[in-house]
Amino acid sequence: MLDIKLIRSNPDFVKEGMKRRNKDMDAVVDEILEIDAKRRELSTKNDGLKAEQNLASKKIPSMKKNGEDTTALMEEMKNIADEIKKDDSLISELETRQRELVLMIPNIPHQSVPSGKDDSDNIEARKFGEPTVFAYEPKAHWDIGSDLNILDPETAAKVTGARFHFYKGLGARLERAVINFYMDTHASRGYTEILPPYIANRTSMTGTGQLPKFEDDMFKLEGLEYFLIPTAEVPVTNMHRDEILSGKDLPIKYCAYSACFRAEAGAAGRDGRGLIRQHQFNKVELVKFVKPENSYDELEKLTGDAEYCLQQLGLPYHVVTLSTGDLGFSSAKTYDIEVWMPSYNRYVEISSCSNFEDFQARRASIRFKNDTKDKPQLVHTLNGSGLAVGRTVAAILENYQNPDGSVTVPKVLVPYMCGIEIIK
RNA sequence: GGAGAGAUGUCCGAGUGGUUUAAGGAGCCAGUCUUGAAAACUGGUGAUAUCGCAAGGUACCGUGGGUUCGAAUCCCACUCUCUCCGCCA
Repeated sequence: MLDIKLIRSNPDFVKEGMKRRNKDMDAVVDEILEIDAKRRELSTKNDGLKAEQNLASKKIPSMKKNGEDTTALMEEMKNIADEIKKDDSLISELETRQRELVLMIPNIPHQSVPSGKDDSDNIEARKFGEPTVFAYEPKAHWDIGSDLNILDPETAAKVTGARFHFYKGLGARLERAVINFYMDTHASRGYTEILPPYIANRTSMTGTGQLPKFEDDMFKLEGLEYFLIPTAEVPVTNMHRDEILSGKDLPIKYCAYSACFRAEAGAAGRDGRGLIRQHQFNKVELVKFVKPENSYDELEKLTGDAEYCLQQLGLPYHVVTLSTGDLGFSSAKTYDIEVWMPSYNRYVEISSCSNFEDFQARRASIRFKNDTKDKPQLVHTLNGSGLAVGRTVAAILENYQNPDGSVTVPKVLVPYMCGIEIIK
């Protein structure tokens, strides 16, 4: 959510920011300004009436004590009370509408974000390793998975439906090994380990920006205002919702493993096979709460922390800076880390690291004070996958496959695989 | 799932329709005293949002409604916490 004061004082800057995202929101901004002016005028008037009412409430008891007649005053106050009630409901209507409109406006891209129309304008920031070269036609991970009998989407389709997987045997162990490797790595590098609830309420989902806009992409629990989380970002960021943190505790850094649930509405047919696009997948998420002046340094560090895991695994990847046309709704700047996927013959997103600046913090009211005497100010929030686990397993199976159909376990994972070095 | 109790400022806690502009205490800040500290004493101090150049106004006693000239207080609904019972990994 953008600051209403920014919209009020610098509407052109907001409009320009939206145009960089290829969105014309001039009409929305103008309507917000109009409603805001009306709302404030009405509110000032109504506050005056309330002041009058409060004064009368103080006078009436002493008048009664002195035996004076209060019926005239009470009659007058009744009218004022009616007017206050009318104004209050009008004001709250305006507030609701204003908030609705403000929530429609995405974050303003940071000036360092390249302008562009879509993902084709993303810019490669750096590259690690080279695409894996095979002397033979490499197999896709879903074929490897079925040949080794470690991935079983067919049974999952029977038990649940499309876009679910059973992992079996060493496949299940590999998934678990990756989770543990990621969590141990981040925990040993300064992140506090979190295991969050997988269900969040509507307020939390709104706080991090999944709602109201993306309700169709979420799984909602029947008859409840509860949602399956699409990412651990939701519960972990909301841990500090409506809190005022102490400046000396910042930056706060969490790493959280969770299963993630996405309805993938509108993705029919895309990435139909394998582990790339599932309704339920595992992910380790990194979340940071930082002071505004550090947030862009922290974004570089967070991206680096996610990259470190891929380096340890020896998987080729590159990092791209998302252009304004590909930037997520709440983000001011995002790096995507993409891992080399031989079956796709291209890099595939395995992490998305974003600085939301104060956009989420304002929605969720997450603030800090350096000193108890200071005015609280909004923190900046960041998060990034560290990393997507299912896609990691897919990348391992494909990049580490051998001509005989077996898969070599990356060295760092061998201890997590109880010493197993090859899956065959 | 059943029964009961509760939610008040940074914390504890009083308050069941109008001298409550939320008592009192703790904490915090300043001062007195002291070689210094503690203690004691004196004074100050809720947090936040919003409107205003300012003075100041308004809102906020779990949340949302309602009654009333006036609600922390009465009514309705909801959420959460605690205790006991039942069930359960």
